[in-house]
Amino acid sequence: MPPHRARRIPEATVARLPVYLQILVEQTELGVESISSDGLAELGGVNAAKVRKDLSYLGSYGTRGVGYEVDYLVYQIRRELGLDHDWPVVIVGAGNLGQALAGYGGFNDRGFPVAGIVDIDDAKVDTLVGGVRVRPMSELSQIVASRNVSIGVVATPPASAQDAADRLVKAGVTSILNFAPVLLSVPVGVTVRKVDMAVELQILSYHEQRRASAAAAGTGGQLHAVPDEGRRGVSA
Amino acid sequence: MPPHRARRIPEATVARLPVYLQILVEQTELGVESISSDGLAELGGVNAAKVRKDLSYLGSYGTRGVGYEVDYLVYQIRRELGLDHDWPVVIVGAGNLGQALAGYGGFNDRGFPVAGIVDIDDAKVDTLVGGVRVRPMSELSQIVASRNVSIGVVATPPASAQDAADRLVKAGVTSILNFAPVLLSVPVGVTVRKVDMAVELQILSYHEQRRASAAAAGTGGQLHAVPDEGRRGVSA
DNA sequence: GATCGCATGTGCACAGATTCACAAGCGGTG
DNA sequence: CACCGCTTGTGAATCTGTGCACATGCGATC
Repeated sequence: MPPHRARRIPEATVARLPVYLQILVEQTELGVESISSDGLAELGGVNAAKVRKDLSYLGSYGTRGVGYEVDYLVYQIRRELGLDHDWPVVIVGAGNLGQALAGYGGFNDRGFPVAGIVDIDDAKVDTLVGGVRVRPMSELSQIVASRNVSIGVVATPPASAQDAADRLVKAGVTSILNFAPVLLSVPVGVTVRKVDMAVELQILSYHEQRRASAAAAGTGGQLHAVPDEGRRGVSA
Repeated sequence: MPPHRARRIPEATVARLPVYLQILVEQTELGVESISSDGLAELGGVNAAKVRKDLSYLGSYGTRGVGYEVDYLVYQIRRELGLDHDWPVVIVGAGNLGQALAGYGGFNDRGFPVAGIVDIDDAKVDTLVGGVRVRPMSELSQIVASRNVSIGVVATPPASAQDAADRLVKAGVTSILNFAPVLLSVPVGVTVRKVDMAVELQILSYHEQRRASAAAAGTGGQLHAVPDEGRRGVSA
């Protein structure tokens, strides 16, 4: 077993590691072999101390006076995130969003090949989206079992989302990415993350609204606290 | 001016208000007229005290011993989030994702009509997606100006995302929802939110990974800290 | 091999968010 | 009109995350 397994990494850090990873991979492709916490912070739009603290949870993989070796860091982050192998995903719902997700190369490229896409509507079955043929809902379990899928994506209308989640769980999936604007109820031991685009827009709306009423109130000066860099707005 | 404007609402609360709003609107449709912090907490998957504190930032709109009047709360949250009027959005990029977003009814339904979708690739111009005709990039400014758009959505490949953002800003947009996996650099005063689906999957991967290695290490018992309810997993 | 510059790793103080626990106060009941 | 049950609203304690500031230690240079 590796030196110190089982250290718990703060959620906030876990959420940033993929971002660092992305940047590091890009740097590798640009031929960069070494990077400092400052450099990484700049590219990631965060504070350098935060980068160092985040990376320190993985272990002491930097060299004082020098920086981090990009390749090695990529390897370590990948290992920590469990990205040293692919995680096939199954998509439930072949509507607009499901189709876009299946067709979106970004999944495949980043280690999440689409093992299958299923829909409860037989009219959609057998149509081809993003190189994957839509299968009937009845084949869900079989897809999960045969391709060893542990991550499911819910891309159904809100009303069917809970049903989709139930079927995924029954089929053996233990992590769910939910795009439907509803709270999924799942057994303990199953991880759910929710992405709700309307919520994101509403948060932006709040900031717009605020800006507008501040302007109306005649606030002459700075509309927002000035962040680190010159060019960079509120990241709300 | 209303009683106490200009109170600052914590970001964490702002991110939850849309969720409460969604639930409250559903409850209205079910004919529910009054709801307690407990009830709302249950439906939203959060702690009741948090609900009360969140709502208290809006003002004292509840009735002790009774709860909150659903209609009135909807009205207040809408007002606070700036959802008392529509916010037309413009989408840059008519690829898979852009098309799905344009076709996704959820935007329109929730106060964010698609004012236009533009693409830099002339081959895509004039095709019809989700009832909206794709326009050339050159018309971006005109769309923003004429429809009074302040929110832009970046749905381009990563390499073009910064360019898209620059054009949006130049056209007068002050909030951007970015789906490209890159850090956008924008002037101070422009708000950016990033949604990266691969990042979400990678976070799930981390939890899967953890589960797997915990199991391998022979952890007999509970895999995760038990959350509030029986049925409900890690919400990571 | 001693010295110096530089970037990491971390102790510490601060800020923000969450949760507890309870006083305040509304509405119904006798 | 006094009492009681119930739920809000909020002070205070706690937990989590952030960022500063500096000691630590590596590598290059002389």
